[in-house]
Amino acid sequence: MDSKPKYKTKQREELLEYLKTVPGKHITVNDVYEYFKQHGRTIGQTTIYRQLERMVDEGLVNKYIIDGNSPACFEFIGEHVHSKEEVCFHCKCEKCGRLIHLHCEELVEIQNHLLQRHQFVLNPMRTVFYGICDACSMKKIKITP
Amino acid sequence: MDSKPKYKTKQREELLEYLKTVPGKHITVNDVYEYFKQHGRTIGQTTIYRQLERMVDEGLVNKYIIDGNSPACFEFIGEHVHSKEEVCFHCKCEKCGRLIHLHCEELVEIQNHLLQRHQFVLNPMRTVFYGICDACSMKKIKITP
DNA sequence: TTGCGTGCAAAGGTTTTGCATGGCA
DNA sequence: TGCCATGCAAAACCTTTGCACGCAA
Repeated sequence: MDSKPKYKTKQREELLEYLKTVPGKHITVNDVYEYFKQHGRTIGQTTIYRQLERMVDEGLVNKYIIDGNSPACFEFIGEHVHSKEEVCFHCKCEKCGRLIHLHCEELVEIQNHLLQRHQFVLNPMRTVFYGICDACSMKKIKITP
Repeated sequence: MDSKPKYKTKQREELLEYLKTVPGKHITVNDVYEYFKQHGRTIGQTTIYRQLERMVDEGLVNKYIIDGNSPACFEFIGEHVHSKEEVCFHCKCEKCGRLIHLHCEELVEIQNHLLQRHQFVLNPMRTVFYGICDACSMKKIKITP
């Protein structure tokens, strides 16, 4: 998937170390930047962008694009989710931003359908279902400010 | 959904007239802008943004956000069908970047499944399936450059 | 006449790029 | 030593906003 040699830099190590403390949590480039800034360590924004993008290619990190105007969200996956059986789907609520993890057998049928009918190999790690979660649906019924 | 009075301006009429010639097709704000420019008629980009956004509210136009960095896509729906089934799904190839449009009835089942089993209201406009398209899958078998 | 619509310019914010420097192997 | 990685500044990019003018009702 990649032919470039990979260096093990201090910035990358520190970034990974931080990411491991927030697995499954959504963070932006700015979140990372501010975190290190407030801990007396400055890492250039450009570096964060490039490293995170590299980790996405490596499958260590998921990248979610919530909205065209808001910054992209990154999520450290961790080592445990690398088996096919443990693959989970994500639902992201457009209202409250809540991320829902689905370990649903039935949703695996989507992969099969896309593959057999449309010759498309779905990547569940990268795919996010956007919509409105149950909590926000009920809120909407009550009050509309 | 909206209480403001609606004016029938020349720009809006011309924009609608153009949109009617490309129903179901994906166009960007810049596409519209360039189209009128090349036809000797200039409509301000701001106006196009505002009118298209208004038409989204009115249900005349769909707005798709494929990728955070690429411009938003707009799609004229037309008067004839306002049913939810007309909304199309998108598959984005991670290799070649190709965008595939799916008007697939079976995929609508995903919406029903998510709603009934997970109380999640799927928004097909924002949801993009990421993966590898058929062309790139075959390329991968042949050569890996 | 009223006030929404228009469009230019400028700002806003996120991401990318150029380039010189620094650091890993 | 040879590259890759870094990081600053600046550019690129899409989109929104401010404001004066125009135009529909």
